[in-house]
Amino acid sequence: MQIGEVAARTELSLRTIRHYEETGLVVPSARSRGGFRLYTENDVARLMVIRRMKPLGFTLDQMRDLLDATDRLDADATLGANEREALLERVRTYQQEAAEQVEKLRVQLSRAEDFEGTLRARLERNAPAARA
Amino acid sequence: MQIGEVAARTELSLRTIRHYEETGLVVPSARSRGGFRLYTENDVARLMVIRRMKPLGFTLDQMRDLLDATDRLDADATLGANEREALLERVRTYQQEAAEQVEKLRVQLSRAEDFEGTLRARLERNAPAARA
DNA sequence: CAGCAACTCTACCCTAACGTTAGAGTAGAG
DNA sequence: CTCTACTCTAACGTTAGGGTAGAGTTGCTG
Repeated sequence: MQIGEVAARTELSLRTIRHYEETGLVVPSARSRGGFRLYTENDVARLMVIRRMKPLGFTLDQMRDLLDATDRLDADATLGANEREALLERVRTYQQEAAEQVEKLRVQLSRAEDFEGTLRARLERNAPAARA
Repeated sequence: MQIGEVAARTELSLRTIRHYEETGLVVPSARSRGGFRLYTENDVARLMVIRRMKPLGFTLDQMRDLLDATDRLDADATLGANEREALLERVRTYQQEAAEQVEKLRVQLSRAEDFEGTLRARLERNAPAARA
């Protein structure tokens, strides 16, 4: 399918999808004779995975690296044991970083809640009818 | 106090603090004869407020705008009633945006937790004997 | 077939919020 | 005065795209 439909289905912008190709994150499986990008269901699935990863704050490079590792683990058949272990180690590293990111998000959320509460308190204190 | 101590206390980088001056967000109250930035406790407090605002995803311009509004509300004495109401309205708008952003952060956190769990599950499933 | 609307292409410049040097000056203890 | 730690300005780099221009492509319709 063409890029427009992909954008609609993934809720990503055309620019974003093209950018993901520029950085090698999701390269369309084919091009039309005229040069239009053509995506498969598989490509779309990959974009969806990326969309779910975005909140974790990984860079595009890191996502590419991680996707590459899991892809190769899934195409497991011909992998040597130590190659497999190396890939798993990479995934482990990302898993740990993800856990750290989750912690950061928790801190951020509590700071944000705190700030929102402060603002609300100020508004209540300064409310037109209830000036103390 | 000098910028280094401010950085230590706020956990912001020197560059960030200088950047906040460049954009007029927090201008140091004084400079030494030699040109070093000198910050007061008040300046530090302002930086702390900003740090809490950061997760809310406001731009520096918006933060400056909001801080400006609350500052003027705090120096309340000479404010006309409609000017005061206009300022409060501005704060109200930001408070609503903050509340929305808090919601988004909650969603992001739960997605992040979810993804981290998925990665962990994969590792456990693929673990040779390395699982402790 | 030509015409047309809708879609897509590449190329390039722009942005926010800093990071990262480089090279030079300042503070203040000894 | 010297030394070390700290700080200064200036300016280019980065990330993840946004926006625009000008040109080409697709597929339908008459």
